[in-house]
Amino acid sequence: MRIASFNINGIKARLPRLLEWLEETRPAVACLQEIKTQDEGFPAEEFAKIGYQAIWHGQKGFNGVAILADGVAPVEMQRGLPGDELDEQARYLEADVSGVRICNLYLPNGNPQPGPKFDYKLAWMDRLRRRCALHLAAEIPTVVLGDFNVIPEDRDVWSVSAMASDALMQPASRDAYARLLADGWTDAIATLNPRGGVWTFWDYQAGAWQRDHGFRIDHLLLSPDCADRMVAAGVDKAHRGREKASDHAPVWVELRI
DNA sequence: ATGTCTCCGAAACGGAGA
Repeated sequence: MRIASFNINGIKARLPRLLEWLEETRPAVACLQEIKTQDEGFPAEEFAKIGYQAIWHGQKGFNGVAILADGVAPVEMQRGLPGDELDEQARYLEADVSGVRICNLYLPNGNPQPGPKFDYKLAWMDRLRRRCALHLAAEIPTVVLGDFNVIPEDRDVWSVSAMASDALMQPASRDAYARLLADGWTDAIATLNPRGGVWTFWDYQAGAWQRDHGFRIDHLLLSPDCADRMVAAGVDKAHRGREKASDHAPVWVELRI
């Protein structure tokens, strides 16, 4: 069972590339971030035509997440991250698919830091940790995945100095990510690539893709039972190099059923 | 290299966000 995550940077602009990726790689579950559309604009029929059922949580212009499943309907368990009634940003969607709890997230970027956006990011990470801890306590087979906007370690970025002041690799961001992992989650790609050097994002600017100036911010976290069932994990890097590509590449993990 | 891409509103571009 392959479970994937893809920050598509606009579902309207990306639809042909997204459908192409789904048909070529055929993940059982595909979690999308930055759909950047209201609920009414979500192209559910286009996915139905190729056999995927979907749930989505949209927002005008920004953010927005969706969960697609091959041949089955995702059973929605949570819409929006709990813990702040005033937070209206569409960044979290949770569903059960074939006995696995899928927690799809688009974590706040947090730039510029310091500032209110960075404070929001750290508060959001605290709320995420609390939500995820419920699943661990209940021993629900769970995958927490998406665009975390956190570069976990120096080995996860092409240049530490170039990114030193960025919210994505501040000590506070990294500490919050490390605390989450320490609760019992396994970072799939990090576990299989302990020496680092794996990127999931390349900026559109300054020839970052051509120079391989990237970093790893899209993550797949596995509960203990899912970690035991991990067969492989990786990045669909070639899709970043296509025409009209997203600035992120898809990431995926394969679990033994 | 203030470099690029996507969205929106009202517009044939500029601002915001990343």
